[in-house]
Amino acid sequence: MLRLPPLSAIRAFEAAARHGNFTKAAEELGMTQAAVSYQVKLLEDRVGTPLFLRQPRRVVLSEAGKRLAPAVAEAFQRLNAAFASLRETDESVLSVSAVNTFCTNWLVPRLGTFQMAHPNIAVRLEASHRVVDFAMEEFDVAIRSGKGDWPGVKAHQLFPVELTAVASPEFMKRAGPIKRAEDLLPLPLLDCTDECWQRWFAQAGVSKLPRLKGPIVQMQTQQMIGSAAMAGQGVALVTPALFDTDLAAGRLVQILPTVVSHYDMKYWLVYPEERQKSAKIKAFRDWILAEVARDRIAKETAAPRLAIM
Amino acid sequence: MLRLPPLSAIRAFEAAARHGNFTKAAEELGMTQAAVSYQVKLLEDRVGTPLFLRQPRRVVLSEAGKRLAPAVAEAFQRLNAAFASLRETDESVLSVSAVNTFCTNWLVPRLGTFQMAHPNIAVRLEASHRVVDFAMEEFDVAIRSGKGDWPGVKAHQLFPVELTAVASPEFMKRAGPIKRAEDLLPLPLLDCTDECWQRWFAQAGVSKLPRLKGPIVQMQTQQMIGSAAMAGQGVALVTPALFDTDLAAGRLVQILPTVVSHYDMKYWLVYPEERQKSAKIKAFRDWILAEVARDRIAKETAAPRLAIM
DNA sequence: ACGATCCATAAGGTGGCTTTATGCTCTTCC
DNA sequence: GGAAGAGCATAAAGCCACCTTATGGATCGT
Repeated sequence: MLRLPPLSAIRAFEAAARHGNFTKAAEELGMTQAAVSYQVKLLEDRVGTPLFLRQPRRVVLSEAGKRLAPAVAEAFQRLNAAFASLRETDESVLSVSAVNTFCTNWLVPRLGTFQMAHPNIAVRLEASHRVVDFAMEEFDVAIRSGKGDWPGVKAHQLFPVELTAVASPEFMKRAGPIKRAEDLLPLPLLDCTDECWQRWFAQAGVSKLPRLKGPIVQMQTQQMIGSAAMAGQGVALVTPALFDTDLAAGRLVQILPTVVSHYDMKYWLVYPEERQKSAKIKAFRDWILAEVARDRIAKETAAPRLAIM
Repeated sequence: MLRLPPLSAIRAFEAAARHGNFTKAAEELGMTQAAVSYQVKLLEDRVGTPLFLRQPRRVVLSEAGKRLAPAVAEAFQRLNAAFASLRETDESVLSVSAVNTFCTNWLVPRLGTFQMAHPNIAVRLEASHRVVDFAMEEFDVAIRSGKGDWPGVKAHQLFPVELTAVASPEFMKRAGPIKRAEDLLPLPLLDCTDECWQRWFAQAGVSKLPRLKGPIVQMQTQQMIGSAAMAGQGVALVTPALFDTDLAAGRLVQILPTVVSHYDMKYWLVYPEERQKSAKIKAFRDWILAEVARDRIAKETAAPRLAIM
């Protein structure tokens, strides 16, 4: 393939041809008239034929220039259109990756208000338990839990990953009155394979470790654990923020006020640093941070609904 | 109009998208893989969205990239086509400006051999008495007379502007025998307003100035003067090289061997310096110089046909 | 005649682009 | 399972292409 002349020269020619005036072209391109003159001459040298006739106080396209100009203009229009359309459609769909529980229990119920505020942004939501790499997969933003120290991404803290014991009201009735943390020890503790329960009991002032009950289904997500609790299968340790609707609706009750934070982990909204200026990302960020703030205020004003009291 | 991203970045993206491989793209563009990587990232920053997904050992277009690539490729093809076609049609027609006499009497009769040698080059010939400015008018080459010291143009000397006295055979018969230059003095000297005749007579050893005959038609071109001479209206001072066919055919005869050069003027083939590499110009230059050389050899071998002898 | 307009050109500086060099990841091969 | 290879990212450094500034020339309008 024959090599194209320098593109900057072609661009200068295109603007100059359109205006029939080097000075105007220079203005449009944000450079000086001398630069346009230089570039046009460069192009003329490259193609080996004059593209403009230098007439007194004006330039007019030569025959060669007349042949070239429309095609070049068309090519640039094509580029312009392509990038404009990219910008457009690009801003019209927001791709979100979130951990399963957060997705189902927190995000989805609230997304309606985002859609109301930004009717022209479609949201593509993908629940995934793995940490997505923005360079490998196409996501605009993600909700991750962790310490917020990921390189290359901007991270906004949403709320801490804290855990508290919950169960269904029916289960509570069957279990009988529970006044202290110790009372939970004999009950079926869901998914007690990890040390969360131990940390929760420690926080509640119970030094004795809960017994690990025989074979227990190990559940990957809080989603599953919460479902099991709601089905009355036992006591679960979940993040209250993620089950606030269930708590509010009475499908789950918080058994004791004790809340333990899961190490120092928090939930974060993250997105690539270099995309901070993206309109849709800004919109989503502003919306989700406002939602989180609203939640926090609601929680602080309302007393926690405890099962015992 | 929204400004386009840097064109070099777009070009790098186009090549990378086509190859699906930065390294290959770099080869095609004659740069390093690092440069392509840099440019692609630059473009991604500009459009605000990744265009490639960096997968192990390869890159694949993102959704945005997939949308962008075809349009960009099309635009570049358009440019390529435009410049290719320009090159093509540009080399297919040669525009020549020549002084009237040279054009009619020398160039046109010989152009046939040029056409034979270069059947794919069309010649557009324009006779003009003014000196064309290549920057103002569209000519590829020109034949000028002068000293060859024009700035910005390459000039090849063709032959000197020399003048000798000619007349038609019929006129010679009527005028009676002419043995010396002085014998011409009483005869009608065509277009004797300028000093050429004086210089010719001086060269011929005649110090006496020719009388200026009353009102005389002032003719702009040797063409006209020659025609007048052929019509038997008098004695003309013309460049023999430009009337060689008339001389050979006997329509004109050279009266005396005396030839005077018109100052130091020569006929030149000229064209813009920056267009030396143009194929059609090279073709024409080579052809015309060969023709001139052929003429010179022919003249040197053949004795001049003089009227007196 | 004078100013205004527009382009060409020379000189000079700088920042964008490239190269070089290195590291990383994943694959392949032995 | 280790070593080599392929491919991209990134940092550092250098250079040249491009732009700007400044000036001149040509023409037009008043």
